[in-house]
Amino acid sequence: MATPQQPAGDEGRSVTRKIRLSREIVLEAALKLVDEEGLEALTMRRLGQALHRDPMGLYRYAANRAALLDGVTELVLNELAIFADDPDWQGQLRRIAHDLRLLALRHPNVVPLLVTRPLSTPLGLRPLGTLRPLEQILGLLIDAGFTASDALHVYRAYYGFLYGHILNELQEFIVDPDENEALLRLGLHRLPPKEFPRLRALAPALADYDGAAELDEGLTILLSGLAAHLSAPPVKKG
Amino acid sequence: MATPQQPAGDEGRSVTRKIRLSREIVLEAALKLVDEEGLEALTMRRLGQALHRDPMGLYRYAANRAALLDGVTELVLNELAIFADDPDWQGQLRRIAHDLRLLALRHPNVVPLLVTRPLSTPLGLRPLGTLRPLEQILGLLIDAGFTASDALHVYRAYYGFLYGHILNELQEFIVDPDENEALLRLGLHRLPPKEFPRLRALAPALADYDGAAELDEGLTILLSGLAAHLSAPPVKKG
DNA sequence: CCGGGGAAGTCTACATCGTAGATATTAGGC
DNA sequence: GCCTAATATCTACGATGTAGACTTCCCCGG
Repeated sequence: MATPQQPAGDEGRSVTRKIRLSREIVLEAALKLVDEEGLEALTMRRLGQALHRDPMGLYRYAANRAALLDGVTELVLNELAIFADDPDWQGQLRRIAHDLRLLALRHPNVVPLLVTRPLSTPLGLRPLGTLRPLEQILGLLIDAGFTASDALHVYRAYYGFLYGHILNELQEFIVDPDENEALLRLGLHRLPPKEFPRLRALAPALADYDGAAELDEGLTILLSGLAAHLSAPPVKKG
Repeated sequence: MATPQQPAGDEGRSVTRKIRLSREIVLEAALKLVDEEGLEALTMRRLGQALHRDPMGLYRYAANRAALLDGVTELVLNELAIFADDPDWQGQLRRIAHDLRLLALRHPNVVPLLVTRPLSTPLGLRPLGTLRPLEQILGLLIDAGFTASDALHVYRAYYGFLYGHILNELQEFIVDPDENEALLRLGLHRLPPKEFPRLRALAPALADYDGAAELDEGLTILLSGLAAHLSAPPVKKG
């Protein structure tokens, strides 16, 4: 018989033989769990159950729950491709921004991690995968002609704006897609009209938010402004 | 004897008579706990202990822990003053930005809440205190001559940038203030030099981050860009 | 072929958490 | 003074992260 022993130990523990785990398999299962059921569903026991393993065994692949969370953020950020040798730095930053935006929309439950984990880990102790974008963007900017310290300024303004936009866009989510009145779609009817007249009046505008366009406009302003304020070439040769 | 009965029930429970609690007192104690010991220290039992009350009694003032967290963010945001009738909208937005930045620096442990709670609560269900800045800034912009929908665009770009900046600044924190070599102050010596040459080289620039200046430069670019792209008066009459 | 040793896996147990529900205590109206 | 309703307290339950002991497996030198 194929798929040999598996004596109905269904709870994750007391199962005899399985394929070998690896850090990546564990992290991918963790990401899946977060995507499907939210951050708070990612517990050691639930993850063990999803992998048909004893929860304690997971500590081989992540020292503790915090490390597991770090691993998930790293896994997600690894999906972000950066071409540091692109001579068109503005175009490249634009593309990265849209990629990261889509990544965030694909994994909305991970965004709190992306934003929150770095607040409790000093730069030097972060998972390397989360620092690589920083290093590569610095390279991109320096190669494009920026001073090292100007590159850092540009990076800060750019990444700050990008994360801010993503947070903004994700928090304006629709509460009731079946409803067709804008006020109700956003749940705004609960706000006292005297105190929130403009917010309520803006319901239609809020309800059709074109995130990509809004991001792009902001980037245009920011990037051209940065290029002007600092000493940078507009677009280099091909 | 003053301070009458208090028969050494030190654990927070079994204490006889105290001044009456109120939502504000509870929230202020919660904020204190978060400021002093971090978010994870804010548990019902610890808070009850801090107030010398039975933990269960707190459910009179917050329906559950999530509501307590919402209350804390509301309390912090209430410290932010907005003068919606200022005709100099750019100046006002600048001031608000710096105020919020300082507020975040004063309560760094609350920032994850500021940024994270709205992701799990639709607009209409948020604590009113967290929506008031939005309403007021919309008012400021509309009074300054912006279309309602342009005002929303400006608000989004502005607030996104602002939150992004705050996140950025807070995550570049110093790990070892006693050390005087920049690399070590930030813990960057652990990074593999081959893979992170520019990041390591930028250690000195990273170590002296002038957050206020950086925020201000970004705002200058963003606000003037927004004023130009949309149809807005540069600065209105006094 | 054996058997010993280290790694991988399992299990039990503990402190802590949020909170439902029962119980005790208080305060105010008649 | 007593009944009632609000308020306060207690107990208990099902989770959680993770330390530490125990068991099982695999491989490698003899």
